[in-house]
Amino acid sequence: MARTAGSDGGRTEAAIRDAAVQLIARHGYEAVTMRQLAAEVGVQAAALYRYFPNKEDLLHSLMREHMEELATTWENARPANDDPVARLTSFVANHIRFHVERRHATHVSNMELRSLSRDNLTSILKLRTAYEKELRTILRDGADAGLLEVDDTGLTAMAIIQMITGVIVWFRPDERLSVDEVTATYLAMTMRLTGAKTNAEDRHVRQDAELRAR
Amino acid sequence: MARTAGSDGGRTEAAIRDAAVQLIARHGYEAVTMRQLAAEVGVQAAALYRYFPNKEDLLHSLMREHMEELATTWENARPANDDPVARLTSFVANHIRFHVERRHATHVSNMELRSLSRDNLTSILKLRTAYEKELRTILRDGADAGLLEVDDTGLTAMAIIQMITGVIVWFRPDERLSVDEVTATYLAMTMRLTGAKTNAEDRHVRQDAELRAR
DNA sequence: GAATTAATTAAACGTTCGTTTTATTAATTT
DNA sequence: AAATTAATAAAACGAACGTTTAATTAATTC
Repeated sequence: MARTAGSDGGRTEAAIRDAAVQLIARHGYEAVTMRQLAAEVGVQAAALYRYFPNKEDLLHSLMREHMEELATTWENARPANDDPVARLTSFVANHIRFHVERRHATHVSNMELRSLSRDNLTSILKLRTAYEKELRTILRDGADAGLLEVDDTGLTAMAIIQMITGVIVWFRPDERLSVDEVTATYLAMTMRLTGAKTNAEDRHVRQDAELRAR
Repeated sequence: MARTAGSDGGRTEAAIRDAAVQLIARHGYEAVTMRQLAAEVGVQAAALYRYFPNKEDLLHSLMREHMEELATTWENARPANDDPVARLTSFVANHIRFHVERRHATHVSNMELRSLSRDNLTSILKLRTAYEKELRTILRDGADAGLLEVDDTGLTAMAIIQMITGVIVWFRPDERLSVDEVTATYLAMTMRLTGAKTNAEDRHVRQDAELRAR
């Protein structure tokens, strides 16, 4: 046999990407074989090489797609106003939603970096660094404006990212909590962690100052 | 050739464990071959099978050792007094120190769980869950005593653990910050995140209350 | 110092891996 | 309807994998 009836390159490639993300997330890149992936797609292994030159390029392509989607999603979610606390809120909420909705792809992008060769690794890390810089900028702006208490911008950014990305480790939809509830709790923790002056607290701080001024 | 001069079972096993942790942390369990590991130790691949029945049992043994050391270290570091804030401080400081000192073993224990078969996985998760429960207990005790502000004990425990374990992702000794400096910053973030009433803040809160009472 | 045990090498086993080559059929274009 | 291009199957490649078996030497015990 050869070309099958109804076969379509676009659909096949999408099916390969989909199956690859699932399989690699579950078993790890090295453990997944091209034959296993092909079987999942319902095709012979050789057919995969029409879409990706080799196994590593497939992995790299999945990661690149994930990171570029993340950047795009954040660009669209970023609020127009430049209040640092509002931007921090948007960042955390967007980050959690994006990653929860892409648990498998996130696992792949975070855990399989070591399987990339130099150049492929560099290109992914570049995208990741650019994204992380967004958070550092928010934190610095907030600290400069006196709206956040941040000892060390870099450390705090890493701490927050680890914390909110970690949601995917334990979160399962259809269980006790919804994404919105989890996001609310994590937002509250982020705000306390950064000593954010919310409107309410702000009023409180001002009240205290007024009391003392008397 | 056969037995080599000066060979010693104890030393060889230790060398295997050491090399395995380094190699698996860097390349991943599936990517490391028994021949590669043997070469690193300076021995033939067959010699490894005198110490571990197979590749997976080697991995499981490394993880078990790591988790048991973690439990032991915490037992020794746990403060005698039962002030929740003091216990939280000890937990975070001990956790960061332990993991920073064992970056590679931590990577193995956290990232290679999917390579374990059912029974081996269960035994490791049991140890991990027991350890995490320590933190949940501290948080609940603190919340019950009114010393911590914790919305959700489970979520907060996971958030803190992700945050402080994440140190190993970016921390490198001999760079800008020492372990103690990093620990101090993370402790400050943890205390804010949990709304901990330290002595200083406690006094501050009492002062505010007094001011208002006038 | 002979017998035994511990530690290791060397070689081989069958299996599976990523990838390539070649042939074949479906769909599209002319 | 013939020619061309796209999508796949089938088979084969050498290399590498985890593991086993058998032989060999060092260290220890008797």
